[in-house]
Amino acid sequence: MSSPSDMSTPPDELSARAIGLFVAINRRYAGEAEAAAAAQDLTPLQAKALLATMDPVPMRAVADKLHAEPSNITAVVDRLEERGLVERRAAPGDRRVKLVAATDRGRTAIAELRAAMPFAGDPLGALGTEQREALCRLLELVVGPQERQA
Amino acid sequence: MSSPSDMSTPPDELSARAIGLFVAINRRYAGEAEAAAAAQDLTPLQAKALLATMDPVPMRAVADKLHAEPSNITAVVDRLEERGLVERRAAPGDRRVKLVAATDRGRTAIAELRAAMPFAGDPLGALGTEQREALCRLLELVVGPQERQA
DNA sequence: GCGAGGTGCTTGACATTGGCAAACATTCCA
DNA sequence: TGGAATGTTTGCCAATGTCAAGCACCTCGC
Repeated sequence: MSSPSDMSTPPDELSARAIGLFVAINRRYAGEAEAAAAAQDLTPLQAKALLATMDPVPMRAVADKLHAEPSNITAVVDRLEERGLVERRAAPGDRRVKLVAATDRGRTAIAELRAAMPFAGDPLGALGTEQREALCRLLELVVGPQERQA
Repeated sequence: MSSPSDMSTPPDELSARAIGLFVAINRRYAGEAEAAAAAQDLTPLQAKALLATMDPVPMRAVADKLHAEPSNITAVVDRLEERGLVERRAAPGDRRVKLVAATDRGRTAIAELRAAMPFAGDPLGALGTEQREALCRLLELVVGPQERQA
C-alpha cells in the first residue's frame, strides 16, 4: 500500500488536507477493488492480471501493465490457469511468446469484477463536466513535468 | 501498490484522464518515498514506522498508523531496533505497553528521509492558494460521503 | 548458413509483507 | 476476586518482490 498515508512530512494545512483526500480516494478505490477481487476469491494482483487478459496478450505485456517482473507474473498466471480462468496459448509468429487469454469462465469473472467496482467505472460521477475539466487541469499541475512512460 | 493503475474498467475519456493523473501523482509520491527509504537502507514500511516514532508511541499506535497488524509491526520494529534507529521502553502506567522511540541515530535518519521527500513536504507547490482550495473542494466531491475514520 | 548476442518465459532461492491463531502478562470491570 | 478485555510477541503460511540462472527461440552480421 504505497500511499501517502503515513510518510508524515508535516506540510501546511491545505496540503495536509489535500493529502488526506488523496489517501481517502485511494482507499475508496483500493477497498472496492479488493472487495471485488475477494468476491471472486482472487487477490488484487490476480484480479488485475485477469483484467489484463480480456484479449490474448503476451506474458510480458501483462507484467508491464502490472509493473511487475515477468518472473512474478508466471506464478500469478499459474494460479489463474489452475482455476480455469485463463489459458496459455502459443503465439503465432514467435514460438518464445506465450499468450495469456481469459477463458469463458475468466470473462465471466471479469464482468463480475467490473460490476463490483462502480467507483472505478465512474470515479468522477459526482462532478459536472466543467468540474471534471477543472480537476484534470489542477491534477496536471500537481503531477508536474513527468517522465514520459507508457 | 494498490493504485488504480490497472483495474481497467473502461470509463469515459475524462475519467480515464483523471485516473491516469491520480496514478501519476501516486507514483511520484511513492517513488520519492521509496527512493528516500532506500537511501537509508530501509524498506518503505520500515521508513514509515520510523517516521511514526519521532515521539515515543506504543506498538499499537504504530500498527494503527501503518494500517497493519500489531503482530507484523513487531518484526518491523525488531529490524529498526537491531540497527539502533529505535528503542523499546517500558510505558509508565501500563506494564503491558512498550513504547517505541527513535534514538538519536533514528532522528537523524528521519531528518534525512524528510529532506529526501520534497514532494511529500509540499505536494501543492505548483498551485496558488485559490487553486489549492478549488482542488480540495473537487477532491471532497470525488471522495463522496465517506466513512469517518481517524 | 552459422554463430553471437538478445529476447521471452520459467525456475529457484530468498527477504518482506500480510493475515490469523495462540500464548502470555497485565489491566479493567462486574 | 474472577472473568473478560488489552498489548505484545511468536509461529505458521500465502502472496509478493528482487535477483540470478537456465532454456528455447529469434535476429543480426559475417
